Amino acid sequence: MVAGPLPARSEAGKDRLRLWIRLLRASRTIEAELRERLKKEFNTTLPRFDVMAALYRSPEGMLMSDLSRFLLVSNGNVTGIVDRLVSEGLVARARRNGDRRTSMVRLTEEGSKAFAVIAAAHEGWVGELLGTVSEEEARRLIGMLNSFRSNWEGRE
Amino acid sequence: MVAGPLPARSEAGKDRLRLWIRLLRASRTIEAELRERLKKEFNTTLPRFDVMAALYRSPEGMLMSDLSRFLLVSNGNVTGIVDRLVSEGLVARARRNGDRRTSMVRLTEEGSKAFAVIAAAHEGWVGELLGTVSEEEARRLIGMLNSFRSNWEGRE
DNA sequence: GCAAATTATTTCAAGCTTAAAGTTTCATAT
DNA sequence: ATATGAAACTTTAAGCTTGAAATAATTTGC
Repeated sequence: MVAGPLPARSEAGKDRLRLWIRLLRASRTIEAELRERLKKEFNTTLPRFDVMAALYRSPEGMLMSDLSRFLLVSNGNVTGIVDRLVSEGLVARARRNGDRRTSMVRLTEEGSKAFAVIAAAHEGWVGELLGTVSEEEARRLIGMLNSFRSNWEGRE
Repeated sequence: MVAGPLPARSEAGKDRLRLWIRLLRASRTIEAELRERLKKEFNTTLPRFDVMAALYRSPEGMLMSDLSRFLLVSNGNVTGIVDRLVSEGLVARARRNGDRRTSMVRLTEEGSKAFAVIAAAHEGWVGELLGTVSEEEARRLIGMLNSFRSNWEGRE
């Protein structure tokens, strides 16, 4: 590792730090608002919503480890959230014939119906909360964040 | 409220939803990495770091409510984090002469020194993690996120 | 002056989160 | 067949988080 021109590196570093702080504040602001509305309107939480959203996209079900990987949270975490969703009748665990360590987690009929309603409201809220972002800006930001992601993946 | 052209609104809504999902995933990915490094390298946490960063910028100290507002978290939350920082000797509460409901929270000498070290590492990490974002992109993103923020503020 | 409303903070219960340790099941190599 | 190790998941302990209720101090309106 050879040291680059230090002042330049530091300037770029400061810009990236500023970017990170803005990014974090924007997502926390939006997240807080969504969390509050999910609670008030549907008496549910963002983590529950996230799990249901993942399952909604996979009618055949997902393994706990799939959920954990997809949602970027620890596996122990998913256990608790799914437990609660199961006890509310929105999600079901189905033991598998082959590998008895695993179980397929999927939305129940009730869970699927409930999610469809919440998701529609959620999409409206996000549209409203990001309303100040023009469509063109939105697409450009998506492009940047996508390229960030693809550059990031395959690390560690 | 007059309904706009529905398909167009829906398209914009989908783009904004996609943007929100990308934004959330990007910040969660970075956040997870920073959390892990703070733990491994300095045996601390992101919330503690955030509180210390806020206090570092205000040597005269901050009220609990200032911290809570600035960090976008509930006031009950800040109480616990500050309690732990106090018990670690990094932060001190100073009762005020005038208003006895409040206390000025500030970094101790030790806390200030500790923070300076951690912050330097943190800035380096962020520079590394966002290394794939060019300086120009970084500045453009900052601009967009700033305009989002200023449009957002003064709501509720 | 004093009751009522407001403000600053803490406490509490429930839930989310992680990392680490534990359990059960499966796969592989003797 | 049987140990050894890996994989999938759960449990646990500690800490973070929220919203609501409680406490205490200040300010406001009569």
